[in-house]
Amino acid sequence: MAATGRGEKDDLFSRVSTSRVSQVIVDQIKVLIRDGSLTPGDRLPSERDLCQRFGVSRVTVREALRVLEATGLVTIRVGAHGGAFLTAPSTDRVGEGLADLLSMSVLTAGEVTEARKIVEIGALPLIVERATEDDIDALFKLVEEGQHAVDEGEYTVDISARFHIRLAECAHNTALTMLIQSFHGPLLMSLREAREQAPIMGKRGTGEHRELAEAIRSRDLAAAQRVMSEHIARTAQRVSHEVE
Amino acid sequence: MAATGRGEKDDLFSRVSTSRVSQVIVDQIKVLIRDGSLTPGDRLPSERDLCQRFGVSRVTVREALRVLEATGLVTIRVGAHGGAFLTAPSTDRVGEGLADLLSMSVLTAGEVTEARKIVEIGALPLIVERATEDDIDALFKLVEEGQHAVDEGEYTVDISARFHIRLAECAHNTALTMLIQSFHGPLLMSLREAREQAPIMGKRGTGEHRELAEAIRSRDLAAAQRVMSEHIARTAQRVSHEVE
DNA sequence: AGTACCGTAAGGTCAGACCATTGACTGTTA
DNA sequence: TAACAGTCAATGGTCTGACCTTACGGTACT
Repeated sequence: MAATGRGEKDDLFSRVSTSRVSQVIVDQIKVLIRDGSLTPGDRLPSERDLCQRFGVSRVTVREALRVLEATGLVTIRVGAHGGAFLTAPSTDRVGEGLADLLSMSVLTAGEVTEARKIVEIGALPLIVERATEDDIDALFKLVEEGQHAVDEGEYTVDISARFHIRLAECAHNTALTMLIQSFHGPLLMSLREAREQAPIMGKRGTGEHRELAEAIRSRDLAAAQRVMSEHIARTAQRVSHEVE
Repeated sequence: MAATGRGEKDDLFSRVSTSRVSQVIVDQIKVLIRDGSLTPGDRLPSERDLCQRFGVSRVTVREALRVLEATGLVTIRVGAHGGAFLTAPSTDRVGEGLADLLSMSVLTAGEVTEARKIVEIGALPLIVERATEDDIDALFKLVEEGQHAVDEGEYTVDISARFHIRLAECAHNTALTMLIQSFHGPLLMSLREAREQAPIMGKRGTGEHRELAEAIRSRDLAAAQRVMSEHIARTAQRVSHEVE
């Protein structure tokens, strides 16, 4: 619950957790999720049912559900047999949250790119070490797709993002995949930059993608790091141009 | 009616974006934030006021506000002259959201630690380069606190987390701070491991923290990386013990 | 001057009603 | 029998209007 991070020992004469019944409900449900009583795919009781269990009105329950939904913990379906379903882990919401913060200029695009550079380069040792044959095949397949798109003049950021995400998966570490995925998710999309990313970009980018894939295949960490470094540095440069 | 803000030319066989008036309101307000019509510190009109402007009931407006609040875009104060205020810099919410997703997903503690290692070590070059005198003072202050806590037998993970987060801030990159913050936030807390972390741990950990701070002060990147590497590796080992 | 009180604006909650959506059941028809 | 259509019930989405709680600010009393 929210109290987790509280840190203080302000127990006696407890101040907290007055106000906001809906928040208490949110916290209770979060606990159920954390300790495994509820797992992805499960369905919460209906709103009217929850009202009775918690002894509150439907409005309150609904507000709690809205919060859980905004947090990305549940999705809500209407109709018979609808309800609130625990969502499987999805990084999209987090990405959206990042995009929101970014738009409030808490984050600059340059900062994000810098962070991205650290994570994506830092992941390379694991990738080089753990990439399987299937992984490498998949990478080259994406490179081919990218190449084709470039030839057709249809290269989009989406293609590049798919490559980077697939590359991240080669590290076989879900946490890393999630991180990199949120970097490439709605975030970059919502940033003005790279709106249709000139074909030249795509051409050069695809070339670097290919070099990366080859470096992975030959387990050449140094080469991979060098290419990735340049690759992202170029993005950084572009970003710093377009954002003010 | 709700259709006011629809925006699309969804006339023929329109599919999307029916349902959920509150979501439309959320989106509208987000737009206002994005394009700078609303800036941090501003106050939204009162709920009853928004009802009239949007032509919806208060329930709907409140749900929209709940979502915005959960997203971390506004904070809500009660009482006279209360209301919804655009929040300024609050990376906490996003971090919390990240932690939520992480904690309920298939992530193992080991994976998270591995990712943490990459990010925290990767950030060191920036930290060594950019840390100011104030930063370094703050680090040593935290080390002292930790030392004191160890002496009193009161060392907690919280103290360690504070050091790591402050260290992250030395990179002067908000995105990085956010990432590392979410690693050390409610996530590790809610993960079983390190529940009360034996004093021995604290002692050794504090020592390493001091070494880190000293390495930063003398701008010795290699040393910092070595210490951090060991520091986190030890955590990794402990984690892999305690989680099945 | 300081304190205590009260009014008011705002969010928080409640109760009950109605609409919209959707899947399942049932009955009719070819 | 199989396919279609109509009905029904469960469930989320919204509305109305009322009341409570909180907290700031002003006023009156000491």
